[in-house]
Amino acid sequence: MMAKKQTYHHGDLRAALLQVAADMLAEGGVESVTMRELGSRVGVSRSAPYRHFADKQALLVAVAAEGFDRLRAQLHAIDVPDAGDELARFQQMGIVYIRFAVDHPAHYRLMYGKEALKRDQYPELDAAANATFYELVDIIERYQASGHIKPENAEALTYIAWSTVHGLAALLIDGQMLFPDDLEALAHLATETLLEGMRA
Amino acid sequence: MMAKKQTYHHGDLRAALLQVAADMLAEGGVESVTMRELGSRVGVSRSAPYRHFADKQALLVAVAAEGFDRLRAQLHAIDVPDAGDELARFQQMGIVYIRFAVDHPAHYRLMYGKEALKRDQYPELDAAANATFYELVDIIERYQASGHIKPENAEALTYIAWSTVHGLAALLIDGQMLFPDDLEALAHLATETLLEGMRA
DNA sequence: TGTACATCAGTGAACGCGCGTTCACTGATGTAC
DNA sequence: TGTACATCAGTGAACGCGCGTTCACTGATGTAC
Repeated sequence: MMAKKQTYHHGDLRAALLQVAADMLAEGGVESVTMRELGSRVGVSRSAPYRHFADKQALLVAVAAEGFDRLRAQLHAIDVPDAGDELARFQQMGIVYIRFAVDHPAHYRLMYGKEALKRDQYPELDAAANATFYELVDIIERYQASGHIKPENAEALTYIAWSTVHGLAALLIDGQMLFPDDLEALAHLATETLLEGMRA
Repeated sequence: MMAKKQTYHHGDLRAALLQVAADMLAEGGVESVTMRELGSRVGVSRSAPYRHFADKQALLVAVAAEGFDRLRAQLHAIDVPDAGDELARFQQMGIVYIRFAVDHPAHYRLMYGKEALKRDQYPELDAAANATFYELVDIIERYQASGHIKPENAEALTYIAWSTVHGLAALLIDGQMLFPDDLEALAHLATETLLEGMRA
């Protein structure tokens, strides 16, 4: 373990707080994230976090926003063998999305839970969420633009595809649904089925 | 207002507690449900609820179970003009499900939130949830049995249909998605699209 | 380069609150004889 | 039908806890001259 230099000033406490808060979230859910424990885990006093976040809610909102940023980056980085294969991209989107939720269930719940209802009060969160949703919609629209879908189904496709992927993620992480034997195969079948029915 | 007879014994305190807890849930979300407020709203001492529920978690679990019971009853009561029209029943299922979520968002979140993870500890909740899911699966299987679906798609249909309907409900009540102009039309299109792609 | 000073990022003790829950109790009810 | 008694469903005061947050403070840093 590297010896961190012990300075009175932390250096980048804000980033460290976000990191540790995300760790706590992963370990014990949102209820286990307390400002007191957060401070002490980072090795700082209880009140230090308040130099960087107005209150606990602001911290949670920042953590949620950071989650959206990570998900957006993963969606944006999707690469498919054949760059023009918008169907493959579409399918990959579903897989990436669900993997994110399954890998970070508490973080995902935070992003879509009641903190999300405060988007109008927190422009930072709103922007991060919008950027992520834009990424989703962009992939869906690229598929539409490739001409395989009846134009009158375009809006419905967005609703349905997003709902399906979010619903599957939510049911899996809440333990209501057994993990499918083969997530990739299910994702492929789901997209093919859905798109088959809308084919132009 | 009818004068309730004021007896020392309440009569049916358990039912009253569940009712009022559901009201509080609807008004202020799960965080607004406290044992103290619950007692005083029902007009009873703080400790009285503990005669009927071991602790707060047991109360919340009972409220969640009751939500499943209500949803199951609504699903079971679905009636379609032509009794043999399994497609219509299938579509109506989606609508009933989403309406329930939109009408009782906090209750719905409780049912599918982390309380749900305690199903193994609470047989009553587990039974209520299973009975509801059985109702869903039953409707899906009736459609399958009517012979319109390729048999190898049967399992996937269950996953996808349930995910779509749950995801749409969740995104709507969490304010991430705008309410569609016409929920019925969307439900019809979604089911038709999905089923079209699986048609035998 | 050295010094005075403003500013910033921490400290740590404490406050106050609301909560879930307990406990000894008391009033009401049902039942055996 | 009346009475003794066990049982049950309430009371209300109190406990203790963990939490978010505040506040006066102090050490470190950067900057003007």
